[in-house]
Amino acid sequence: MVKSNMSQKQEHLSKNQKIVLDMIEKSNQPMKAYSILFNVQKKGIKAPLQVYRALDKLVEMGKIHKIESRNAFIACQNSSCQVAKATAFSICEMCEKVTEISSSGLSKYLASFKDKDGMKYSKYNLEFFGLCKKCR
Amino acid sequence: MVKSNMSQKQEHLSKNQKIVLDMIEKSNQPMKAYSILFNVQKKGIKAPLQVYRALDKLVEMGKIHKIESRNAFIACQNSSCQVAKATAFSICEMCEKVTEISSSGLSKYLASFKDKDGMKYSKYNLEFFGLCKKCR
DNA sequence: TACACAATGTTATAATATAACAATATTTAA
DNA sequence: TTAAATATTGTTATATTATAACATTGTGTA
Ligand SMILES: [Zn+2]
Ligand SMILES: [Zn+2]
Ligand SMILES: [Zn+2]
Ligand SMILES: [Zn+2]
Repeated sequence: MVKSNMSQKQEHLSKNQKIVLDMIEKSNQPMKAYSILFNVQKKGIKAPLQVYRALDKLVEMGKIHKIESRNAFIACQNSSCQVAKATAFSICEMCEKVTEISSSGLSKYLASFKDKDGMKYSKYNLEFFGLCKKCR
Repeated sequence: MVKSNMSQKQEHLSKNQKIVLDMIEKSNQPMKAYSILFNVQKKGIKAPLQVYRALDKLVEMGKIHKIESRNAFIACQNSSCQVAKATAFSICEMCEKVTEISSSGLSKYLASFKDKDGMKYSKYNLEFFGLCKKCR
């Protein structure tokens, strides 16, 4: 098997994982699972479960993130996100554009935030809602 | 119609809205829509749509919040939440206990946070994940 | 009363996600 | 190398979450 021409980013991805990730990366915006399914059927993926299994692994790896309020998946826009554990997004309520926020100030604040029991959390998901530049 | 013995909190709630809110408040933990439905059938609610319509209104009013990562609904634990626009929760990944976070420091930080375009957001949802006191 | 509007009731269906089981491929280690 | 362990795939069926569409009833107000 030839490995040399595979990009480093996808080195440990299986066939279906690559197909699904490629599709999501091409879209630049969040994609829903069944929309992914529809769009990769020409590549041989036939069933929802094949998509969902790939999505699960890609989320685990931090290659994609789930936008929980939209039930949709977006490629990680932040090359430093090795693990899907601490994510922040802005979501335009008009056009649904989603942008991953990469702010060390924000991530430091949230990682050091203590609740009233003194508990800290290294894992979180934050979704901001508003209007994007274009829609304002 | 007697209004005097209704709590102020539920003054403008319709019949189904009251039934659904009472159920969620009794549970103290997030409830899923179909679990609510099952539990309120003795009160005359028969169809999913009756539950979802009540949930929509209650979320709008800020009486309950949706825990997006769990597709579940929890009563507002923070009497000051008049509108469902800026919420934060901690979620135990072991026992699924959810607590609404009410920290003026956190809410001030998030409300004043500016993304790289200088955009501020008054509406957000933050979900922290970890282990609760009991599960640690 | 008459009108507008909110809420309800009901059936059907859409959209999202997982269970269960069999087969194949890949990695690990004796 | 070979066998076991692990990961991935394929497939069908089904579970779970949520909304569409339409008719009816209740409520507030002019
Ligand atoms: Zn990321
Ligand atoms: Zn926009
Ligand atoms: Zn609240
Ligand atoms: Zn716990």
